[in-house]
Amino acid sequence: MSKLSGASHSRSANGLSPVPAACEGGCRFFVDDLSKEAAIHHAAGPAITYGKNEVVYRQGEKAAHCYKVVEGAVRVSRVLMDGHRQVLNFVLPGETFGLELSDSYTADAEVVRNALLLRCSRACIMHLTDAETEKRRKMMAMLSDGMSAAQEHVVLLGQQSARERVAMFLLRLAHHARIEDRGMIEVPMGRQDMADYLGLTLETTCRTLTDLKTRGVISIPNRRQIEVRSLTGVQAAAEGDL
Amino acid sequence: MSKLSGASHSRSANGLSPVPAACEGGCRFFVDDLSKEAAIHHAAGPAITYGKNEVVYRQGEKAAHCYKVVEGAVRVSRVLMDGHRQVLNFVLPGETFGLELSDSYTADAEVVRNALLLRCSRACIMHLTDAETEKRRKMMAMLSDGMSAAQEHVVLLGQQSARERVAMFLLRLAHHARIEDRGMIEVPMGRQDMADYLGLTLETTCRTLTDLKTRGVISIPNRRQIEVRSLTGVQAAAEGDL
DNA sequence: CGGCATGTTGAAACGTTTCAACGAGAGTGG
DNA sequence: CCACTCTCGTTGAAACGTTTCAACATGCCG
Repeated sequence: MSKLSGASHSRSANGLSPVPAACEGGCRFFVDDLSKEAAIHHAAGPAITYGKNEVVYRQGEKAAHCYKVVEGAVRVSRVLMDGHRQVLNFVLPGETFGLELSDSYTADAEVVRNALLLRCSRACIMHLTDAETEKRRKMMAMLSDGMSAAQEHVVLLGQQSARERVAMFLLRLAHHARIEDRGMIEVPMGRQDMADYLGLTLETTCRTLTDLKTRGVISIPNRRQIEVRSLTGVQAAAEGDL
Repeated sequence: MSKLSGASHSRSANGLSPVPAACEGGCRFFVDDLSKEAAIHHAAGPAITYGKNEVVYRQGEKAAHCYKVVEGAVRVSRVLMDGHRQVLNFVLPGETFGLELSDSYTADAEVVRNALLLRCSRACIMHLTDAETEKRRKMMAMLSDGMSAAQEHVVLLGQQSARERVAMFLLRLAHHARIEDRGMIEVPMGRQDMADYLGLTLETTCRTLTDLKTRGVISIPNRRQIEVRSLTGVQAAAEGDL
């Protein structure tokens, strides 16, 4: 269940001399607008398709590429010696991961369900960020985004109750789904994944979801969908009011 | 209780044209070796002295500078609406903070006890990183370090028990104090600070410290010092064995 | 239609928090 | 220099929330 499809290379290089192979054509990695990206790469770009639970890279491997999610979701996690797992991030469409400056990856990255990823080699990143101010700025912005995400996560884990954690998580998904007041969230990851991200057990996560359902702020038609019935309600839960 | 002493500016600029005022002389901000730094800046460099609990910047303020700790310790934290505080990081000598790419700071930074800080304006950082590849690389490495620190913190908060958290914290301090097997740790921050960093209450932190003392892996001569009697023991505690 | 992974619920055990009281140390003024 | 005070740290006991273990439900795939 794994293949690196559609990795068609070689295109007209720009003027600059030794451009690494993995992302010619100016490396669309730095392009912001995702809809464009999706369109382009569905065609024949250097996008890669991954299947459910497929491993993108493992902790300790040489950090050769970084990635942008076009479709699907990726789980960045670390496994402790005692077997516990902490999910560091769920990477949703438009977001990047694997942008490490250390020589090897510091966490595992696996696809949650199915995903289409954009890939750019480290060498290419380095080349481009050395040459082009604009892309350099963008890359720093990416690093910076990753940083603030991690800090939010720290606050979540350090200070929030189970209900607040789950609600905040839903809020993030709702935001990504552009929900204003009410609407359906597609939940790509399973309960165990959610739990590992939130620093809770599977059971607590589940119970908390049920609790929010009982309070009427959400409904759960099936395991992969959660309907937000009142975004305000979820926000209240996330802030400890309720 | 607050002043920005020793902010003596203006020195011979290098050849490059519009170098912002705050860090001439090539901006020693990117120099790694701290002992040199300490020596230089004790003299008359652009180092700034801060007193106990003095605020370096506040969340939301325009992000004008970033900092490197030469002496002392800085607490980077965020306060939630419910009054709880999460310490995101304790910045020890040789480490940097405030290196944000967003327009305003995303957290508060306060000095724990007394500190000597090196400061570099954002404009200067930008100028230098646009101009010099070497410094650019270094800056990315700094961002990257901050990132991995935050991720370690996430794992700590998401998966570890009180004893593991406290032990890991001690381990970090011990590492910084270059303790191999046994030795004294100077603890710059108070118990409440530790607790807020570890996502525990003050009481639990305290009890856990006592517990480690009872088990003989540390001793606590006074509130600002902790003696590591067996680094292996602390490591064991940090990993859940014990 | 099994069979297996995933999700849900219940009850008891556990660890952390909370509230409350008490100690110890540092700084200040008599 | 000592006593006072105030902050900070330590300890105790009960309350609370989360985890654990166990059973059961649901849905998906062969």
